[in-house]
Amino acid sequence: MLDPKRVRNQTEEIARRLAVKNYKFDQAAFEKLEEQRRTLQVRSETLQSEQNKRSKSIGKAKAAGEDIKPLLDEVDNLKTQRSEAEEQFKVLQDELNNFLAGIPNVPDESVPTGDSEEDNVEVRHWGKIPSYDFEPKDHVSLGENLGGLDFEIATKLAHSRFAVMRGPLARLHRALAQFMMDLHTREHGYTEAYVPYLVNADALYGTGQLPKFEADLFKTEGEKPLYLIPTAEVPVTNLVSDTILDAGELPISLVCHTPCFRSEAGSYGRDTRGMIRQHQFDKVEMVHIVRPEDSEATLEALTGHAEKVLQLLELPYRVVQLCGGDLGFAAACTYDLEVWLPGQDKYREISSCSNTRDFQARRMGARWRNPETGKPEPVHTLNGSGLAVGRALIAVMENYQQADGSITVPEVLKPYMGGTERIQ
RNA sequence: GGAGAGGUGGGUGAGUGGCUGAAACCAGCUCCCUGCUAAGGAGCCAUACGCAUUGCGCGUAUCGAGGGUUCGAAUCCCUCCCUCUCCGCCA
Repeated sequence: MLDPKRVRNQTEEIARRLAVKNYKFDQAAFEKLEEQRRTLQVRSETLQSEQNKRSKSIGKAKAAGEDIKPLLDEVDNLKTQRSEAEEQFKVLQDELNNFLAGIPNVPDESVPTGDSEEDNVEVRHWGKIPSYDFEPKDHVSLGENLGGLDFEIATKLAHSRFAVMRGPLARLHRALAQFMMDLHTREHGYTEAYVPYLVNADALYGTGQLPKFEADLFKTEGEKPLYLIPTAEVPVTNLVSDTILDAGELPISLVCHTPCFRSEAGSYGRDTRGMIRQHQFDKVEMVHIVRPEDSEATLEALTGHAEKVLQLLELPYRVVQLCGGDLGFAAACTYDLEVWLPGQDKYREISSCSNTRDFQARRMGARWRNPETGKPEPVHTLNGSGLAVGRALIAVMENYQQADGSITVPEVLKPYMGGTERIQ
């Protein structure tokens, strides 16, 4: 949610920057709503104030033994007017709230313009794209060959876009997650978190998935529906919802390994082969709750932490800054990490690190008491994958494949693989 | 799942229809006093929104949530949510 005051006072500026995100801000509609709101609010509050005064005087008159009948009639009249004005005000406020809640976050000035992935800007790259003296296979072929990676059996159990892993590949998958968690907690100063995999609508509203993107989520049946988390960002960031934090509690840095569930509505036909795009995948997620002045530096650090995973795994990657059109609803600035996949002969997203600034904080009521002002102010929240575990598995398989179809185990994963050096 | 108790400000905890946005205490902040320490004194100390804005400000809402009764509700009624205790069940 954008700061309503800011939208009011810097309407032009907001509209201009939202345009970078290909969002057309309806300035006229907003100004009209805002003016109506003001009129109705003042009217309804004034009437309420009058009524309160009368009611108080009734108490006094009664105590003094006076006739209160005329006062009662007066109040009765006020009441009718008031409830009418209140009704209108409520309707309008809902309208205005929905309007504001539907506006995406304003992109940073540094965000390049553009419509799609094509317009993202490479910031840096790391590692050397490998060359092979054989035709590199993709992870599906490698998995087929090795056994232990099965999509058909998963379809039997659930649906398409699921996978079953068994044996050393399943272990490699687990090893990756463990390695990442250990790295972030031991070397990068994160606190490990364990959270619910089902969350309520409020939490999803807080991080920005609702109300606009319900179609991307899996929802449970029943009177009080819950949603499967699309990312740990949702429960972990919401840990500070409706909270006023002391300055001394910041920054908060959490890392959490969870499965993630996405309906992938609207992605029919995309990445249908293999594990790239699944309804269920594991991810290690890093979340930061910081003072506003620290968020820019934190985004750089956070991105660096995700990069470190790839570096230690010795996987070539590049960092791109997302253009306006590719930026998520809640993000003001996002770096994607794209790992090199020999099987596809291209870079594919494996991590996304975003600064949402005060956007999520405002929606979820996450604040800190700023010692300089003494007032509660929204914190800044950031999140980034470190990394998507399923995609990391793919990357390891494809980059560590040998001519015979076997896969050597990356050095840093060996301790997690019980001495296994090679999967064959 | 069964039975009971309870949800009030950062914390403890008063408050059964009007003068209570809320006593008191603790924590915190400011000032005074005191040569250290300890103690003492005065004051401040919820949040959101709106209006006004040179400044003090003024108004509305909020005592788990929603609805109702009433001129008036933290206080009465209804529904829901949550927490705690005991029993049952269970990883």
